[in-house]
Amino acid sequence: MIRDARVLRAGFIPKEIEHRDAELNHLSSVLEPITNGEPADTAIVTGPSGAGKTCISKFVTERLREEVLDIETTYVNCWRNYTRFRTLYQILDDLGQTIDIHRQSTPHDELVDRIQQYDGPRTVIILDEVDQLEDPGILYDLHSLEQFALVCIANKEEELFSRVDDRLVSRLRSSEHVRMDKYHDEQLYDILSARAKWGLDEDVITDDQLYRIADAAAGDARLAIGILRTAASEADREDEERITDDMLLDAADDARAQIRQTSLDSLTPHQQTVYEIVHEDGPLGPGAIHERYRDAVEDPRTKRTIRTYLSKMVQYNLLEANGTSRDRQYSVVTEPVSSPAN
DNA sequence: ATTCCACGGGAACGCGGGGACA
DNA sequence: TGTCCCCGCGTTCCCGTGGAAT
Repeated sequence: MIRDARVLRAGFIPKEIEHRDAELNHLSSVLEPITNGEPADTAIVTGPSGAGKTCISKFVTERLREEVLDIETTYVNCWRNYTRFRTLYQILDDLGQTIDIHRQSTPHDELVDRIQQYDGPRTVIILDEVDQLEDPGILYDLHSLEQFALVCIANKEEELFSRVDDRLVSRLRSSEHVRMDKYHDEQLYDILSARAKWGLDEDVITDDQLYRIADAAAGDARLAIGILRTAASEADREDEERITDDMLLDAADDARAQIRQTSLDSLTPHQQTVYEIVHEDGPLGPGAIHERYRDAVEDPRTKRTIRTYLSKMVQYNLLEANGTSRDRQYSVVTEPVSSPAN
């Protein structure tokens, strides 16, 4: 049934990328100078979730590494490493420079110094979910270093620019900007069909079913592949030779739920309680949410902290906020599912 | 016009964990 | 080993801002 589970996994980078030639070439050409040992411009990659931003960034850097010996690449998910310290630490870790760095007792900006003094090969730094950084100032630090080429991935350009200061905006605006759109249904079909070909035995799934997955995923390749994966593993578990239409229906919901669950798992118990309250009783204003929350847990956090939770969950796309200040109401996000990448 | 209250940025605090030094 | 100190990070406190209600 399943021939190669790897190709169905989230984060798998295929040998061939479908329907992204223009974007691939664009990004390649921005990074090209470093193959000659010259500094490259910063690249900004934007687009909705599941459009292939992370995929092409990793693909391009992998290909560079195949072509040229003296290039390193590092990938940082800024959603998971959202503090200045963690992002810098992650980069240094990838460069193998963390041996004697410890979480404590390292002077404040030892990490930046360390990165500045790095004299290894030129390095491409991919900063994924860069709009989730708590302190975008590190972009400034990294941007100015010739040793490194930055690839900044974000959902929306405006959300990135609105949070950095003017000096940096003007420098980033002149960076190369690779814009990516949602996939069309036919393109998603091609992607799914390639994955099915490598990942599954023959005749496990029909073309018609692939089209329906593409339709359900609404342009989101990560979701589409998730649905295919979920359906395939369900068929595998049930010892079926083929994926049935029923499995497909369930898989669409399950795949959405899975993506949401990964976001929920990263919340603290207190934050999850707040989410539950909004999920069950929303839409609600912050005051009402805090009241219910206070009754639901021992040792409740303050209102201010709950507001921080709420805005964090809005950023994660778990909740949405409607209205301004006084009449603001929070409710759970229903459609479409979109969440930070893994 | 005044009052009320949510918002959100910034400073400060305290906890946990780990190094340095005796 | 014990003490002191430093750091990251979650949380709280404080406060200026602005929109809605009175």
